[in-house]
Amino acid sequence: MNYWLLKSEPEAFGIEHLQALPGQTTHWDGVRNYQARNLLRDQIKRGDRAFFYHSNTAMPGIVGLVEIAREGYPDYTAFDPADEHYDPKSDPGRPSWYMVDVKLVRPLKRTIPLTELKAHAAALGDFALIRRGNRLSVMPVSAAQWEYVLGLE
DNA sequence: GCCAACGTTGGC
DNA sequence: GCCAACGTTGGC
Repeated sequence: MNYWLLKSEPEAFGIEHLQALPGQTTHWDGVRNYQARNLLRDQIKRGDRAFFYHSNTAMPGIVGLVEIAREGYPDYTAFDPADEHYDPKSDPGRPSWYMVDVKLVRPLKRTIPLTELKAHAAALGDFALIRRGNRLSVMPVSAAQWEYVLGLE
């Protein structure tokens, strides 16, 4: 099993939205970055776990745990002209963009803020989230980092 | 709202 | 293929 971190702006889709869904499961659509796409399409497997991270908000940080419920498949929102993530260059016969399904495992008891993760940078090692200038919305987390962060909860 | 960092686009 | 201009991300 591998571990990941998935970013979302809570105003657009936060953990509260996921909690309210039937089955607490949804498709993780709208990723429009090739590096993140490659992870969604090729690396992330059913049963993997991921941190749910809130970005672009008053207190950015890790707010919950999710499980990958379905492996990479074409992000159909790219084919829909009415969708805000529409991409006319993505051809259904050869999709540019992929998504996975995620299921809520549980919210964390508290948000683990980015500031706190940064304070533990030495113990976390090379953690993608706190690398300078990082903007990836899907990123890998090592097993050791996963355990360490859970220990902060 | 500011701005640094990064990705993408397009002229050449 | 280079690189300047532009758009986006996201912390602060």
